[in-house]
Amino acid sequence: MSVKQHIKEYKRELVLEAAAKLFYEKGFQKTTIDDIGAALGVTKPFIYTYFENKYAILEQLFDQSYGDLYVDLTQVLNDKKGSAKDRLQRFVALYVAKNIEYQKFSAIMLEEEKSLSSKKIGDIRRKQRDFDARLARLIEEGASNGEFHVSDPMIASLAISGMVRWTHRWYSPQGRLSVADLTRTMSDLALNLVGCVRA
Amino acid sequence: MSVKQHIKEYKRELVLEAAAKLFYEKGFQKTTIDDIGAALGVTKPFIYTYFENKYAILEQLFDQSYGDLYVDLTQVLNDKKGSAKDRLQRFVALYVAKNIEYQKFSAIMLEEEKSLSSKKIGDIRRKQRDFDARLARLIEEGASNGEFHVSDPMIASLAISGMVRWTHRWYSPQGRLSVADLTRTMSDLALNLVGCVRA
DNA sequence: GATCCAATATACTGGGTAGTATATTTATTT
DNA sequence: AAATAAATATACTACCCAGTATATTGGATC
Repeated sequence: MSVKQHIKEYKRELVLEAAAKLFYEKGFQKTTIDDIGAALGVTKPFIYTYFENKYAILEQLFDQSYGDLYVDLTQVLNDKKGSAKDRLQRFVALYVAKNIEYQKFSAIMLEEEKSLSSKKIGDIRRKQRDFDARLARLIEEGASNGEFHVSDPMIASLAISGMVRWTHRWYSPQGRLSVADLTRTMSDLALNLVGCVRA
Repeated sequence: MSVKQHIKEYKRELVLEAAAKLFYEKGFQKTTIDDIGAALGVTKPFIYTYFENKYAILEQLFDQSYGDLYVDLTQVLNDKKGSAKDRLQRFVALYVAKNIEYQKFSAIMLEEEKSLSSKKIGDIRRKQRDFDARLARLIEEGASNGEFHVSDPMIASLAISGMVRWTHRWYSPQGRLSVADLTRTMSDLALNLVGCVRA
């Protein structure tokens, strides 16, 4: 890739970053293209050279966030090495860490789903369901080999997703807990939740 | 109250109901006053006789939803009768049931918070924190008398809130589970989560 | 340093929507 | 049933903002 292309790519990233910050703070609908421009000391046509329209910015943000948040996680879920307990623990720890690291994006994905096209909403929900189903399978595995004691692995999966995804709403890096504290505590709670026999 | 006043009150309710449905389906910003009117077979000035502006509708919806969802729950939390286990079980069951019963409102409260004034956001968050703290106290009580085994009651409280509040996103009354099934399963999971010694 | 091209700004348009002033219908009172 | 009052519709205004056509600037090439 040429230097010029790199620079173009970089500017595009800057737009995305500024947009994410504003979408997080004020919401997608209340954020104007002028706002995004102002945040970068730039005007509207600048934005429109990198994105076809306002909606395209949001869509790219979702795609990127989904990648950042879920690709590694799915890998952990698919990895068949180790006990179900170890895998669940690792999974939840990573899930929490990612949710905190990408806090802004987690929030946007949660709160701005309705701003997407119905096609995109469908895509996202389908991926989400698939993801939840994989987690359920891991829990089921642990249940069938006696590591976990849980009556409904799917509900347990959704409960864990809920408790993890909620963290972005209350966790503050300035608070009494480090991210490491949080990931440890949350993965312990998840193991409790699935009735894991503890050491 | 006179018949006239009753009717006025009732019409106001109808506006709120139609608005809630639309806010749930399309979001607050994308819903126009004309949309709400059309849903009721009525025009804009009708709406404006009952609400000062669009924002007032949302605000009232939040106030009402908060009441419907949290007043009873706070009572259960404050009730000191019975073991911590029993109280937590009852609490979670009711919390889940309410979240399902008021699904639309739960969703709106979660997704449209940014559409509120910052004053109102502050109010809501304060109440929410208070609520979470009360739940944490119940968990702490159970931990100190040996019913529960949990290292950080506040985090456990937030985890439970998260797993419950997420239900509105995936539970469908048309699915394989009745509300009763769900409340039972979820309250069991919550007891697991706090490390409750089981029978 | 003149020419050209790309990047970005200025200035504009059009559509949509919140809110309102005025007209009309419907109900109430006498 | 005429007069009055209340409820609601029609028709309008004003503003905001996404998106664009045109102008300008600044850097690359000769």
